[in-house]
Amino acid sequence: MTKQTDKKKHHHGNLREALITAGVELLEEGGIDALTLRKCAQRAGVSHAAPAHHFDGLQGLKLAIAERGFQMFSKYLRDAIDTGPQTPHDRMRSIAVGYVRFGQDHAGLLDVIFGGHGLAAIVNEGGRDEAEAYLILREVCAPFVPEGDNPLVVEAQVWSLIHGFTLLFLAGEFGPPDQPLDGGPFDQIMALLARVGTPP
Amino acid sequence: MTKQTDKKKHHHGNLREALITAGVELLEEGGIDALTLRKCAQRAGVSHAAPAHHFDGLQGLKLAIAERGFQMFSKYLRDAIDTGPQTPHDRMRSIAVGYVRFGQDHAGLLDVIFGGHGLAAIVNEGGRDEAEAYLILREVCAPFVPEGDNPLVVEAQVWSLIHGFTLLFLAGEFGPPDQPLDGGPFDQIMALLARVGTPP
DNA sequence: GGGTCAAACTTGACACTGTAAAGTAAGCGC
DNA sequence: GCGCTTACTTTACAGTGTCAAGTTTGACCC
Repeated sequence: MTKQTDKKKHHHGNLREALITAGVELLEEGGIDALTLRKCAQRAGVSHAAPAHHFDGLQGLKLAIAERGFQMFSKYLRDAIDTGPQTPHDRMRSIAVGYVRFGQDHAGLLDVIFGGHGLAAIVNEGGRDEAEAYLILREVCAPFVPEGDNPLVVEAQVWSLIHGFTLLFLAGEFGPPDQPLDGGPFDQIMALLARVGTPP
Repeated sequence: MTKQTDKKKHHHGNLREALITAGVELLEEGGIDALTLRKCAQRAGVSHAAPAHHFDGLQGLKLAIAERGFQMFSKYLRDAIDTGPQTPHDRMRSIAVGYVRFGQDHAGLLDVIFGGHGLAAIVNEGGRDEAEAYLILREVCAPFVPEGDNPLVVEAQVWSLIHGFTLLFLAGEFGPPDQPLDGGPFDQIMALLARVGTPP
């Protein structure tokens, strides 16, 4: 049994976390293409082959980064909700704002989390942090679930709408991605979001 | 003025199209990571540096592949709409079916089209084929646009919802991505889609 | 304390990638 | 025939992920 309270390891001292942090930094600075095993290693001050002892190759590192990313993502959602007014409708709007804001602030992380082969693999492996984000969604959706209905229905509707809007918005499909949310296409999405789970 | 009707070029005979086709094939066989300039060149029977004379590097090739992908995408949408019943609501459902089907059949292409740095660049450059897909969307949305309203509102709602659902569905967030659409979460999305553009 | 051993890390190598520069060949106008 | 632009090849180089060995380090046990 190791005695130290913090997880200092043999040589470097929790290299694993340092590599993830380096990866997040690279991601923010240069996007998904700048994320490289060797550059992470260099930034953490170790040799290029050191990461192999902590992750299963580049994909393993991306998985770990996605885990960290989900934590940040959950924090964005939670903060947005806690900061705004507490009407069910306002909380719904807040989670959407948090979703888009996270994408604006951390586009590279969003790519790792939701892009390509990322998501499915994460869900099946270390889906704890993603589950937390989903719990926030569930919590916000709950007031809109009709009595006796499966909450999954509203959740799928809300998630799909917000997710799709965020990606298209960030891709510039609805105008410049750095435009303010209020008064833009975001409001139109919220209008539809307000009709979620209501009887026809 | 060149005399040949088909665009046979000097040596290879329209290498450009051959490279794009090779790229699409690689994409279907091995996903986005299998798409490589050198492998495309090899498959087209030319040296690895030949593609540089037709595309601006790998990104240029991806752009051209995305253009081809948008043509296939539009065909999927159009076919789905033409095949099904012609009620406005049915046409709306059909375009969503075509969207998801395209993703199921050509996941790699969807990555190139909508993933990463793809979309924004395409829109700003050779957005002709993407415009065609958007025109189909517009056409299907038209009956749902309230008198005097800006059609962009409904279009943004519909596109966001379908796009988000497709990506999440293909990522396995709503169960196995090869499950039949009828009777699954897809129906729940369609339920919300039916409330598009209606007054509150 | 000293020995044992496994984990953490380094070194070196390999195949593969994109890209640039220089060389070669092929088609076209004249 | 002669130039000359275009299409393509050859060669080279800096990075990349990954594997197979070495080397160091720390922990544990007697």
